[in-house]
Amino acid sequence: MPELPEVEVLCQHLAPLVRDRTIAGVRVVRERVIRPTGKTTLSRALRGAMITDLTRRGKFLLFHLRKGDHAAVLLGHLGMTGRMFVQPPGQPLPTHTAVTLDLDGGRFVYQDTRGFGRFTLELASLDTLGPEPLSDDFDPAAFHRSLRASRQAVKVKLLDQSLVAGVGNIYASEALHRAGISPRKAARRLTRLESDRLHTAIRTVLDEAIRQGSTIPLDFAGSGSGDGLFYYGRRADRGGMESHGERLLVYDRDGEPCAACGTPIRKIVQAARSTFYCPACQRA
DNA sequence: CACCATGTTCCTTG
DNA sequence: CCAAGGAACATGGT
Repeated sequence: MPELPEVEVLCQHLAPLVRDRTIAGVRVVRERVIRPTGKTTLSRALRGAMITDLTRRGKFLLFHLRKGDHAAVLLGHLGMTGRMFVQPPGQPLPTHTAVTLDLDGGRFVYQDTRGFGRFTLELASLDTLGPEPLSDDFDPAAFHRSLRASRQAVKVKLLDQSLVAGVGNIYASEALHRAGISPRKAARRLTRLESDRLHTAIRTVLDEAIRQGSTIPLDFAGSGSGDGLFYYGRRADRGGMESHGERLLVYDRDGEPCAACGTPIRKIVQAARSTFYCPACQRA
């Protein structure tokens, strides 16, 4: 569930549910997700604290806490399979529950099947984060300079969170397709014009995904038949809801015709991750 | 059984 | 210092 748009939609959904709530109890079921913070440290810091706000930075969620005159931040990251939601009272804990917080008004659950996510007081990972793509901090000139300084393929470079925060494997392919740039092109060989197109494309694909996510009723808890929050417009077109069209134009569409030109979408592997692109629209 | 998966980090090799 | 490749983390889907 985890690239910037999904985290943003989750953040907007969750914020009013947790804001101004006091944490009465903390349960750590899966200790590795809170690393390097320990159970005792986490419990002591959280119990009795109030969640004053919930914000997002890249793919991270920031739980802003206050206990008396003490302020703190708890960092959440969903990894590959993390989910967060507030349960109605009396519900059983889902399998792979990693951490729960007893709030006045419901139980907050962080569930993570594979356990690659984080729920920790360690904030070091924020230090190396690049600019927020949807903010003014995402500067076209600086973006181009960073690309020029890299010998990596542009698709691989886009996954570098210090270049720009929040782009993951899916939206990297989508942005390059929208910009008409080959994923194999060396980052340093992008012209300023291409760099600007990519800059705009990143914003557009992320913004559209957030828009989609915000208008579609999502099953955050994953209860019943729903899949919870995930990538819009593909695997989502199944079961109950539909009609929100083909949001993803290349990702996971190996062999299918490109929506723009009809050429079959190709799948390659770069840095051990799948990349999807249209060999005609995105020439080397 | 084999291979794939939205992420990050560490290690080795060049 | 940089880049590439692989492995690790752990679990489930196809």
